[in-house]
Amino acid sequence: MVIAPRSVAPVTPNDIRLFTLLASVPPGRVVTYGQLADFIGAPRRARWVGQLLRQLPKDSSLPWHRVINAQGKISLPILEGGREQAERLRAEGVLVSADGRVSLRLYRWMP
DNA sequence: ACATTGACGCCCA
DNA sequence: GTGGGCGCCAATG
Repeated sequence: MVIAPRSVAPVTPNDIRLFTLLASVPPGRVVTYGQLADFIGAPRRARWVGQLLRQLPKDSSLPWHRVINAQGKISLPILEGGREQAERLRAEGVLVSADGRVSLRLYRWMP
């Protein structure tokens, strides 16, 4: 499995845990930033998860597009990849509304 | 060193 | 449903 390294800063054990967990999210399912943080034992650190995903290399093999916010919406700005995220999700059969909303009830993945 | 900025989330009004 | 306040914290200016 290819773990996308942080471009500059050192990769911490928590980084590895997060990437490993994210890599296990199956196609057609989504998880929230908060979920990822909680499951690796870093509650209330959803923001840190987003910050980590933000610096993933563009060619990362990690399913970054399966991460949405607790509101069930795509957080990534349209011009910064939000469009691509919606496309990737739809390609996996996930229904994404025009405003980037996804049904957590239908697609949320639980480890 | 200090201030601001986010791929966030929970709580409350 | 919406909006404000706070916690969180690495990156950035």
